[in-house]
Amino acid sequence: MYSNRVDTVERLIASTRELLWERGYTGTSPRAVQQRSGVGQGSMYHHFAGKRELALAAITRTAEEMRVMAEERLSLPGTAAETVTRYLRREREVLRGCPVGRLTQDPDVMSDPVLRAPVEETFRWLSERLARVLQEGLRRGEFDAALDPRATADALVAVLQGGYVLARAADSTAPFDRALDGVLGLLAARTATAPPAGPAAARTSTA
Amino acid sequence: MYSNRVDTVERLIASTRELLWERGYTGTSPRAVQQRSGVGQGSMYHHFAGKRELALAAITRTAEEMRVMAEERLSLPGTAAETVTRYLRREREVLRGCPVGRLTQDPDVMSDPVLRAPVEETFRWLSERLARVLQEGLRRGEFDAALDPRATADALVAVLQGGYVLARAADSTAPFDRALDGVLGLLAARTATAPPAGPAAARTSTA
DNA sequence: GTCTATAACGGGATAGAC
DNA sequence: GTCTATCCCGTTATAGAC
Repeated sequence: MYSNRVDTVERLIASTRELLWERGYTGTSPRAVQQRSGVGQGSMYHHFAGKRELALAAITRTAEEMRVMAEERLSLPGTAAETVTRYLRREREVLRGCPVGRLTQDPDVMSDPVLRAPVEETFRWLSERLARVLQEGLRRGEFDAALDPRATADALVAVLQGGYVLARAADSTAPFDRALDGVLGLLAARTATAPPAGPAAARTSTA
Repeated sequence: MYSNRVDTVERLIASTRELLWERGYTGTSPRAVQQRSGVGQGSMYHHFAGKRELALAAITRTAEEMRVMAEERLSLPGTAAETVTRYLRREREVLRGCPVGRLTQDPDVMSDPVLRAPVEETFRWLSERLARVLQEGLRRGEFDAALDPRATADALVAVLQGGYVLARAADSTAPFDRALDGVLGLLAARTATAPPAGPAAARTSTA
């Protein structure tokens, strides 16, 4: 049956994605993929030329899913600050880290233009997408006009990726959550709707 | 001679540190360490029980150095914003990533309490150290009183770690630099000495 | 399509000679 | 202290039978 073939291929891809996420490219062996998927050796090599092709399918799929999930949150109505907050605070398996960002640490992935491409594209897309959200907010007067949408977008993506690192180092989601609180707190101080009651504002009003 | 023994051990540690940085724990073999260091097999196993002990020495050394380098920047005089900026913008080999943060992605390191400890401690120390710098700034009235030192400190560390990820994904230091510009821009808007000329301030002054 | 056999090679170490 | 030999196992396939 045709569906059996699809199932086999899908199981291989799913297992490879998991292993790539957990152990990276170097730490993932074809044998481990076979065992986790329950697909035999001959079958695996029938459907995929080898480890590289398997990884390519897995990485491509993971990158696609990531973009879909991000776009779902980023295209909802709301102010830019709300949209950005909704995206950053979405459900995440923090201690597992980011399945795309993880690949960044794999020299064998990054040195291969084909394997690398989906990783590069994912972050480029996300950075630009967030910058557009901020740019729109800026246009609607939601932020202090001095805010740099591109730099701020990159800072937000970086906090996310770095938050995973801190969480894994501490074996706790706490630093991840605090890091998000941190940037979002800083961002809130630049929104027009929630002016900070700081020394700057105080001095200005009493001038 | 005694110095020969020290040299051999030092060369092994140095090579292991490089390989751990480039390829991670899983991707680093004792054989590769021997080749890079020019130390023979028997010699290596005479000085270190195995891969794990070698890695422990390397990781410990890297963590120590990292703290020393951070403290050098963080203990210099200046406002909190200046100090934080000095630390974030110090010379870095951005595309190589962070040698400590990298280990966070290695399941064999993170699942071993002994190997993991230096990683955990380094980030805990850095986070607390930066929080203290911000706290001091706050006490001196350099920031809007609503700023959360701990959350902001974690956000700063996260931007650094995430900046490396973005840089490696893009194979360019540009996103790293932009991410730093981004957070520092946000932070600057909360300093008392450089009030933002945004809508919030404008509305307050014309009220 | 899937299975088993085989193979060249590297990983990670131990043993004992020198 | 350092060297070479040896070992067992996993990696990453390929070959050919079924």
